[in-house]
Order: sequence, then C-alpha cells, then structure tokens
Amino acid sequence: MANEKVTLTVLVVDEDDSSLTIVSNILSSWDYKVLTANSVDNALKTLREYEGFLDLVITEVHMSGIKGYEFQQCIKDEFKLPVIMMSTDAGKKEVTSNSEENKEALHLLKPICADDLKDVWKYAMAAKEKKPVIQNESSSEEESSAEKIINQDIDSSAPSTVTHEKKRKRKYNRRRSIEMNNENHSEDSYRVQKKPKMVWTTQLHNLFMTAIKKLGYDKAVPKSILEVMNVPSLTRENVASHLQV
DNA sequence: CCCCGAATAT
DNA sequence: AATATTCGGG
Repeated sequence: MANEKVTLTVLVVDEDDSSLTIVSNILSSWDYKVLTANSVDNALKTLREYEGFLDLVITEVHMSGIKGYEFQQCIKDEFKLPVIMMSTDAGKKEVTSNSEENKEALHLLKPICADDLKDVWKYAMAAKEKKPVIQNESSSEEESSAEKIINQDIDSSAPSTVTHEKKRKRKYNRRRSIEMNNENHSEDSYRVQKKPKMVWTTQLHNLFMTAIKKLGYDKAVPKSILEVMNVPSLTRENVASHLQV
C-alpha cells in the first residue's frame, strides 16, 4: 500500500570535519537524508536515537577510542546496517582480511569524490527488506507465494578508479528472511525485476538523470544510459520505456 | 542482426 | 499512471 518516495538516510562518521562536510554535501545533493557524527560516541548516540530509521552508515576506519572494525562489527550486529568504510589507506591488511561478512563493506579511498558515492544506494537498498510486488498472471487463485523476496546482486566496482568492465548479467537470488526476534519496521523502497514490474525509485531516477546529463541530450540513447547507470538487472527496455516518460 | 523511438498493450 | 511489449525503420 505504501509505496512512495524513498529517502535513504545515511549516517556519516568521521573525525575530520572537512571530510564529513564533503561527503555530507554530496549525499545531500542527491536527496539522501544525511546525519553526521564526528566521533564514535556521537555516532552511537545517533545510531540509537534513529534506530530503525537509518539505511546506511559510512565511517572512517581510524577513529579514536575504538578499532575501526570493532565499530563496524558493532554497527552491523546491533543495528543490522550496511557499513561503508573510508580511509586514506584502503587495501591494507585488516581492511580486506578481517571480514567474514564483509561482503557489504565497500571501502572508499579518500579523498572521496561524488563518483565514489554514486553507488552507495545499492548497498542501502540491498540491506533493506524488499517489498515485492507480485502480480498473478493466471486466473487460478490457488497460489502459494511464500517467497517473494527478490534480491538484486550487488555489483561492486573497484574503489575510486573507473574500471570499464563489460558486464551484462541478470541474476536473481532468493533470500529467506531469517529474522525472528527483531522488531522490524520502516520499509519502502525496493527495486525488483523478476516477474513484477520494476519500480523507478528516486535514486534510480537520479542515476538515470545523471547518466543522461553525462552523455548529453543527443547521445542519450538507452544503451549508453544503461551502461552509464550500470545497474545490474536493469534492461535496455526498462530504460527505453522510462525514457519515453 | 542490433538497436532506436514510437506506438500500443497491460 | 507507470511499465512492458511490440512494431517499423535505419
């Protein structure tokens, strides 16, 4: 019933104020709701205060008072949020090693630029519960629709360097929700593409717009747009159709 | 055959 | 109304 505009909320944590401001500004300009914290303490405060409201955390690795990864673990464990790390020395030892479920931990190299952040919404989205829109095609009502969680896989590109990989793939994963003892609320956005119609979220639309701008009006054809957007599971037809509107 | 934009269908 | 699918042409 309630499927409307989505605003992703991001908590940015860094002890360096200028960095905080930069990231914050970039994200804000894309309709993200941005909260900031300049210390672990403040971050935790905000985390608790906005519990259930946040979608993503972006944090500097080196924070005083705690080891970066404990912090990350803590956030993931307690708040079940995707965490993206930032630092000036990505690729260092623990960064990549100390991660069991670090699948969602993108690591960004400072200085952060807009390009680095353009994909973060995917992480937030992936972590959110997807609300599938199932539509039945046939008239038989005997339907057992238990699993309708459609999940798009996340395509992580190399940090801060543009790699042009040609990849066009379509892949769906089904994932069972394994939550039983957690109060869970707040949900809205999702993007699906299995059976149901896809949904153009505002983030998706932003990406779309950005792509067109980057290409120029005359060069903005579906194929190019699709490539620039680089969203897995998005088809050329999707883009073409959207282009008409 | 690939891909576009427009038209049309759901 | 928003997306998908089909159509005609380059």
